[in-house]
Amino acid sequence: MGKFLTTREENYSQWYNELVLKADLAENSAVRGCMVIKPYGYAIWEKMRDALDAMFKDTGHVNAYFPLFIPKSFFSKEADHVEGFAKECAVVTHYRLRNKADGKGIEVDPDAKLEEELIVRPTSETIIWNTYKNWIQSYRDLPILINQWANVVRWEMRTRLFLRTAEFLWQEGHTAHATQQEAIDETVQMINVYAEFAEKFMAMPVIKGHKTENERFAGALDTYTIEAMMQDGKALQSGTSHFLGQNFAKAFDVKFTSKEGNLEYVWASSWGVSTRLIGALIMAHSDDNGLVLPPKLAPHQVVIVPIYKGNDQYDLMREAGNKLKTELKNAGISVLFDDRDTHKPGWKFAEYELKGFPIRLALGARDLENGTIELARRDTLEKKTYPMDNIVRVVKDLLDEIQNNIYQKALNFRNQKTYHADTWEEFVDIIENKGGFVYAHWDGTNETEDLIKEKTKATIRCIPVDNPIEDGKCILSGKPSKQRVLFARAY
RNA sequence: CGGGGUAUAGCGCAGUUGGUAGCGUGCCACGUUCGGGACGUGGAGGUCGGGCGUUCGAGUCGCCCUACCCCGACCA
Repeated sequence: MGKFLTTREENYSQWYNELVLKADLAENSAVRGCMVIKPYGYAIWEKMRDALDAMFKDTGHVNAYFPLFIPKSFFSKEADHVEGFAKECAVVTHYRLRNKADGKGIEVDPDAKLEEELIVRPTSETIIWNTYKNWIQSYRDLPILINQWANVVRWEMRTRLFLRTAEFLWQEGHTAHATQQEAIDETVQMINVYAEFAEKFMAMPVIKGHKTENERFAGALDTYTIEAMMQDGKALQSGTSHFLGQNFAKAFDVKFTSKEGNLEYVWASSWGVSTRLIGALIMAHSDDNGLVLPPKLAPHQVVIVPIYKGNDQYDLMREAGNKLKTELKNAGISVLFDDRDTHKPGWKFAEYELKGFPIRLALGARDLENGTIELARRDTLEKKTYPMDNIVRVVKDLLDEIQNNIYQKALNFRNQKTYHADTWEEFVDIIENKGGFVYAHWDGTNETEDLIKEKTKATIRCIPVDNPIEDGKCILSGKPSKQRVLFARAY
């Protein structure tokens, strides 16, 4: 087998960068920090989007769309929120260009200065709550359960394809409720939806938990997160759900009359996942031969590659291949039949392996004679010949098996790289030398958290939900602690 | 924004003391091939990132830009 990729062991981060490019998922664009998502990468996003969208609808949400631009003044209304995003906002200041006086190119027309500058949304809480103000008068107007699929811009200093780009695609849910409990329930419900999506569709185990005050969303009272472990042992925050309390309602003066006739502020939640999930998907499962995609998110679950000599055989294979494709399709399996005569079978084998197609079927003259077909599964790279008459059943079962297998593999990996540390020396040794997740006691202060980060680059990924209560001492300060929190270096 | 690096064919790179640009791969044509990225023959493809300077002559030397990459501070 030819070697096209840097191996994970050689240089994990280079492996990732090369894989994204070579698997044709995305590339850097002419715009600093912004990526072009190529058709194959976008197809994965569409699968994610469709699955998530269905889950949102099932939990009573509807889609809507709010503007890309946000008046600057909206941003100053919620203090923590401003502070969190101010440093990475793109700002529109003018609305017109003109030809330069010397005729060489164009320039911003200084006469076309906007009266109020516009922020390109880094997230939409402000514009949405400004809008909700007009929609909400009574408890009868609640709850509002809206999601939007959109792009957002955060002017990052250092970017990496999918993991951190200046512009990215995501969904953001914004809900309004009459009671605190309802808003909290919503927040919890949505982090559960994300966890279920990660585990069932992405085949990626995640740890659900609360963010610490330091890591919390700007403007939230409580942030829930799902944290996944990548194959280099680092954590990747894969989705967040925020209980916003009445912060935005107060900032935008959104009140409603309750059943009892009292005027009250509305309770809020917001929650989102982004194209970063594609980065997570890649780093959770792929290997040194290329992508490994879970069948539930692979743009095509099966590829059929015909093998033939001469036109007569080509015609036979096309006929047989199309028939097989139809049978698989009728069984609900997504299939690509690559009958291009412009590429050799060997080339196609390598290509689809690199692109992570879960199952490859190779159909040749020998098979037609014997009534067989060769099947190769991507996750284990095993090849086996099956009788043709039962192949749809075999493929269907195998797709389920692959989905389970890669989940199990990721889970085993995470378990193997998850540690408990009781002393500072132990903690540092694990973070520095082993990598992975470390459960350790923490005294609950921002100062200690910052100090640990400074010393080890490890951060508190979350305080897991259903965390066992256990008396202990903070690994750094030695102060008493009631529970362990999850530490790791993170993306 | 600091520190380091790179810029030459679509992509990856070489280019010696300064003498007018080459390799691999990919691309096109034809033929032989086709069960793990085939082979042969022929062919196309370059304002050497931009500007100014030194020189008879600059991919090569000097200065100034610009873009990108890597390492830090910030982050989904």
